[in-house]
Amino acid sequence: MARGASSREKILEAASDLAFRQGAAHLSLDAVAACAGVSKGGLLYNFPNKAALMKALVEKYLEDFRTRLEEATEGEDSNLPVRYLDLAVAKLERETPSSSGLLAALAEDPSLLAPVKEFNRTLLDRMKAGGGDVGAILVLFLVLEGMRAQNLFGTAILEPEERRLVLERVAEMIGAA
Amino acid sequence: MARGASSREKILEAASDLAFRQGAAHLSLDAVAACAGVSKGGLLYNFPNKAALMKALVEKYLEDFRTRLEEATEGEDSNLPVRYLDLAVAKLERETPSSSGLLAALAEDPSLLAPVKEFNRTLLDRMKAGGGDVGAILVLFLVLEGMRAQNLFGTAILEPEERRLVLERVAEMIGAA
DNA sequence: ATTACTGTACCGTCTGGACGGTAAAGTCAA
DNA sequence: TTGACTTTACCGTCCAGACGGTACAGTAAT
Repeated sequence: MARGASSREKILEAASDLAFRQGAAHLSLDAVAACAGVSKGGLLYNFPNKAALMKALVEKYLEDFRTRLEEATEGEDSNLPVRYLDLAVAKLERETPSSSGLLAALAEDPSLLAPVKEFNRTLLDRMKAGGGDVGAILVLFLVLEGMRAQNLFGTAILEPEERRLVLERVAEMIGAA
Repeated sequence: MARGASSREKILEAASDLAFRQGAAHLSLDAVAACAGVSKGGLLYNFPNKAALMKALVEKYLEDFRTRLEEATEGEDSNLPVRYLDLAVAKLERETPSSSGLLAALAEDPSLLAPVKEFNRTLLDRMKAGGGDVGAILVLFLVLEGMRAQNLFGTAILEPEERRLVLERVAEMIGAA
């Protein structure tokens, strides 16, 4: 039982890692199994096929985010934008190989990202419902999305001081301290 | 000669198209050739291997952008941020299957996006050199990057009115009319 | 004659996935 | 508590098909 859970984790992690390093198109089950220290049979026991693996990658990403967001807000949606900003920045900070699982999923089948779309829409609606400056909320959302994308693409170009500046500016816009 | 040029175009277009529709991981040379109405031999005549095709996809994307940006600015860098905003929005407007070639390249080999990184950095520096509000320029850049990413990922969620609102806001920040 | 292909045949490798096996842990009646 | 059985969590092998790439003969326009 304990072994099962950790195998799944290791496989998921290995998949994200490999996707980022060698390009999502070359992500093979063999490679994932080897990297995770599991046999191919073991991999396919945990995930019946490649699509299932990719789906799990997306779900894990979303689950992580959702959980931490729920923790940060503790049921209350007050100041959601600020919480979201903090969370997203923190996630960006610790080098994100986790989110490159999304890349693998996208490469495998674009429709696998549908849950991400839904999650984002819901989040945006919750933030808008908070009653703040809608324009600022949209800017916040897109700036963060832009940063995430650059990380994912490996085309991040902002210097630390630029990053600080833009995040400060956005925080200001949504009315954080 | 005329045939050569149009074949290349058709192939590039077909590759982008297929990458977006069936997932970049399943982009095969056979499929691209078929979709472009070219034989596989013909494809390999134009692009000696898959990596070359992907590289050309990236180059074409950048070339397009560069050309149009140069046209819009006519050598002058004054008001570059505004030009960039207009251009990026226009590019977003006409449904972008072209940029999903980037996706295929990324999936094939992440390092193929290095030229994109360089292009972005240069562009950002040029905009900063214009002397405007640096924070606003960074926000502009990232918001646009965010929108592009959402389009690429198929996770675009903004309603037209939200899009208008956020673009207006950004335009205001960089001091456009 | 050259250019820009087409079409076909083929090769070696990789890949997803099916399959049969198995060691260990858990369940349960006697 | 022991033996019989089931379930869980894998391992290792195998294979059909897909893939990237090569080779080469042919063709139609310039």
